Amino acid sequence: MLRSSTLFVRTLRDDPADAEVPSHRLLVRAGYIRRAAPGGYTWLPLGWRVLRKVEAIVRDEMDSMGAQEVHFPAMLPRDIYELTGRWEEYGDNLFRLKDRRGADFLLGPTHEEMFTLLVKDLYSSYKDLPVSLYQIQTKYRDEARPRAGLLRGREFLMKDSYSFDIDDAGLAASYNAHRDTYERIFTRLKLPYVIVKAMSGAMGGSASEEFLAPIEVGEDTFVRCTKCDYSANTEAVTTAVLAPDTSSHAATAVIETPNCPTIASLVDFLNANHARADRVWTASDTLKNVVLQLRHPDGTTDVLVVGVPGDRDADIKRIEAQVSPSEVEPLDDAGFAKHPGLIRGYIGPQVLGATSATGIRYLLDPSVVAGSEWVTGANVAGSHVLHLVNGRDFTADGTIEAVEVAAGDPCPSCREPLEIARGIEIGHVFQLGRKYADTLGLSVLDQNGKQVVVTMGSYGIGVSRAVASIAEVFHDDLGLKWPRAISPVDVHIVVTGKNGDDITVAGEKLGAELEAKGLEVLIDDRNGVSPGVKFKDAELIGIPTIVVVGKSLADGNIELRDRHAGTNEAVPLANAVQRIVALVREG
RNA sequence: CGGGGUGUGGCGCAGUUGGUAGCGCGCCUGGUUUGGGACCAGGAGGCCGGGAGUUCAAGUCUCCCCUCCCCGACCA
Repeated sequence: MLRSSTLFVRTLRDDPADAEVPSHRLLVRAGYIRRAAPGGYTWLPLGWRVLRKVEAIVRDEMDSMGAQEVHFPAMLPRDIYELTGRWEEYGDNLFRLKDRRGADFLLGPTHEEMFTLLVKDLYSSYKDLPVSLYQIQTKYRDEARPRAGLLRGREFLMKDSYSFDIDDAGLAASYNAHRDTYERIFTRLKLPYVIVKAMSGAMGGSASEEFLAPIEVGEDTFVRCTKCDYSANTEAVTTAVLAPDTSSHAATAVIETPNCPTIASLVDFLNANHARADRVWTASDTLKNVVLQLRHPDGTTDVLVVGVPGDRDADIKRIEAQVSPSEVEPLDDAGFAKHPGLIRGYIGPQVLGATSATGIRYLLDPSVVAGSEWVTGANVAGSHVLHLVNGRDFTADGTIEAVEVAAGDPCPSCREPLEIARGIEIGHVFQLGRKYADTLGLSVLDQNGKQVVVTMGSYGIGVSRAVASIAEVFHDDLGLKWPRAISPVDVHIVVTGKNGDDITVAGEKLGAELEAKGLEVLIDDRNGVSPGVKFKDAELIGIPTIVVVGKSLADGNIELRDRHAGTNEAVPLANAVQRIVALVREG
C-alpha cells in the first residue's frame, strides 16, 4: 500500500512557471516528473508507475502479435552508422561522444542499422523469415528545440520494432500486423487516434502512416474529412480529381493593366475597368505562376514554374516532397536575371513549358482543370490576358500537387469539405523496403538457393510521449484523470480522521482488504492535514476512483468518488470492498 | 538556427535614482484546529543563471555566455 505520509512526492499548489501545456504543467504539479536536464525528465514514483504501465501494455500487445523483444545498447559505435551514411546525415540531431582512446560513439536516435545487422548475424535462410523484433529503449536526439515537457524531449522512451520478410507480400502482412497491433495498443491506452497517410519521400513508393492523437498542442498538422474517414498529413493530401470544364469560352484578349503586379491589385483593376456582367472578379479567376528553383543533389539547379489559382498559396514543402531529393526554393533575383523571358508580376503560361520559347518546365496544380478559363499575365509588363483556356490556349508539362491545403477543400475520397487539425504523433508505421538490407548486405537464400535481399519495415511508438498524450486527453481544471489501465494505482483512499480514531482504523482496514483482493492502493494517511488539502491532492493526482473515509462513517458509509464522472456516492462500508473491486475489474 | 520573452530559497513572485535581499505557499518547533488548499507564535533555508567589467559599493549598470518558455526553421 502506498502511503501519502511516506510517498516520495510533493504536489505544488501553483503551476510551474515554465510549463505551458497541460500535460507538462500537471505532471510536474502533481509530482509525477521533475525536469533534470534540458529535454530530460526524472520519473518520480507515481510517474514511473504510469510509464511502466504504458510500457507493459505495449509489450503485451507486441508479444501477442508474435514480435520478440530484444535490447540493444543505447551507446553505439560510429562505424556501423558510417555504413549507411547516417553518421553524417543525421547532422546536429545526433549525440556524438568519444571514448578514452578517441574512438567515436553515438547515442542511438533509432536502431535500423543495429537490427539489420543482428538479423544478418544470425539468419541466412528464407525458412527463418518472417521475423519481427522490438525493443523498448531510451532514445537520444539532440533536438533543436525540446518543448512541452515530455512531448518533445532529447531523451525519451520509445518502442521500436522492425520486420524482416522475404518478399513484398510478406512485408505487407507484417506491416498490417503492426498496424493492427498499434490500433489495439492505443485503444487500450484510451488514446484517441487518427491514422494519416504520410509522405514516404525519397524512400520511394513505400507505404507510411502516422498515428496522430488529435490534440491542439500537437506539432503535426493533418487534414481529415468532415464526412468520411479520409485523413492525411497535409503534405500527403491528394487533390480531388475534378471534372474538366467543358463550357465554351470567349477568345483571348490582351488588356492593359498598369501597376498590377499582384493578384489583389489586378482583381481591383479588373472590377474597376473590365467589370463582368454576371459577378465580380475574384482572385480565384486568376492564374498565379510561381517561379521556383530546384536544387538537385549533384548541385545543379533548374527553374520550375508552377501554376496555381490566384486565391491559393503554393506550399513549397509539399512540392518539395514530390521532387525529392531535390530541394525547392523561390527563384532569387539572380535567377530571374538569367531568364529575361520571365516578367515578374506578369508571367503567363504562353511562354512556359518544355516546348515553348523559354523551355522552362511548367506544371499545374490539379485544381487548374482542363478547359478552365483564367486571367493571367501576358508576359509583357503592364498587360494581362483574359479568357485564357487550359488546353486551348496553353498546355503544361504535367501536374503537381502544389497548393497549400486549406480547410474546406474537397475530400479526395468523397468531395465533402476537409478540415485541418493538429495532432501529436504517437506512432509511425513504415515500409522501409530494401534500403537498409541492401546497404548492409542482409540477404538470405530462397528455396531455389538464390540470394534474396530481405525487405524490412520499421515501426515506432513513443512510450514517454504516450504518457504525456494521455495526460493531455485526460485532465480538467483540478488535475489529472487517468484511465484505469494506466493509473499509478487502482484506488486512492482519503481518510479525514486523526491517527488512531475510528475513521483512520476503518480506512486502514479497507485499504488492507482491497489490497488483499489484488488492488493497488494509495492511502492518504497524513496526520494533521486538513481534509481540503487531501481532496485537492487527490483530484490533482487523478486516480480514477477516490474513496473518502470520513464523517459519513458515522452513518456506516464511505464515499465513492469517480474522478472522471465527478460523481460522489455514499456506499455502506460493509459493501465497499465488493463495489470497489467490481469497479476496478470492469475497467 | 532566426525572432520575442525569461532567470531572485523547494514552488509562485516583489525588489525604487546602485548602498549588501523580501513576501505568500511549502518546510521545522510548540500550541489551537479538522469536510474543500486552517490559525497563532517562534525558526531554518538564497554564489540573486554563469563569467568578465564599471564603481568605494552591483540583484540593480555594461559586455559575453548559458537556461527555460513561446513563434518559426528543423524533426525515424
